[in-house]
Amino acid sequence: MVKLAKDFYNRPTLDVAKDLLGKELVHHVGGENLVSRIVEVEAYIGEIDKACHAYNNKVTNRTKVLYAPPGTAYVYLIYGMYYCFNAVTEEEGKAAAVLVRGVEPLEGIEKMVNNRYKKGIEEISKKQMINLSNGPGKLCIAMSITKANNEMDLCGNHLYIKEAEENFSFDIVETTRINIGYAEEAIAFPWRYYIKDNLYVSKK
DNA sequence: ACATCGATCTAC
DNA sequence: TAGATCGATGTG
Repeated sequence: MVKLAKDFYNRPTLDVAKDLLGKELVHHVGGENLVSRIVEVEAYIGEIDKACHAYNNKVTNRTKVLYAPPGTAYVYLIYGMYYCFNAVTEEEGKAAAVLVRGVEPLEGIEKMVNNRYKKGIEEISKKQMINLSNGPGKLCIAMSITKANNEMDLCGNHLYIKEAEENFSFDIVETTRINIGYAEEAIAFPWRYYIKDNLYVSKK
C-alpha cells in the first residue's frame, strides 16, 4: 500500500487534480476500510478563480483550511444538506484544492450501500448501485465523510488517498466545471477532469 | 439581527 | 424541474 505523501499535494493544483484520477480514497471508520477509486475531480485555485471559496485571498472561518498545508482535507456543507470533500493542494498559505466529484466503490461496499440507502446490497437496483457515489454529496454519504473530517491530515491513518493496487490505463476527459454559473470568466476554465466512460462520473 | 445564497440531490 | 434545508457569509 503506497499512501500519497505531502509532496504529492504540494504541486500545481491542475497536476494534482489529474493525477488523483485512478487513485484510491480510503476512510477507516467503524473498524473497517471504505475504499473507492477516484474517477472525477475539479480544481479550485484561490488566486485566479472566482469559483473558489477563497477567491481574492478571502479568509473566513470556512475558507481558512484552504490555506493549510498540502494534503489537508477540506469538507464543507453545501445547500444546507450535503457535504463535499476536497484535498488541499500547493504550499501552505496558498488557497487551492481539488474537489472529488465521483468515486467507484471498491471495498466496504456493503457498508457504503447501507450508508446511502439503509438497505442490503441485494436489495438495490443496478441504477441505485451507480447512484451510490456518482456525485460529490453522494460519495460523502457513502464514505461517511462529514464535517468531522474537515481539516484532517490526509497523510494520516484515518482518511487518506493511496496509489491504485493494480495499474490500469484510462483516458482523461478535460472539461468545464459544474454549477459555478456565478463565476464569470472562470466558468470557462477547463478544470474538471474525469475518467472517460467510467460509470461513476456524475454527469457527461 | 436579518436576508441571501449555494462546488447538490431527490422526488414529483 | 421545483423544492428541501441550514450554515456561512455579508450587510446594516
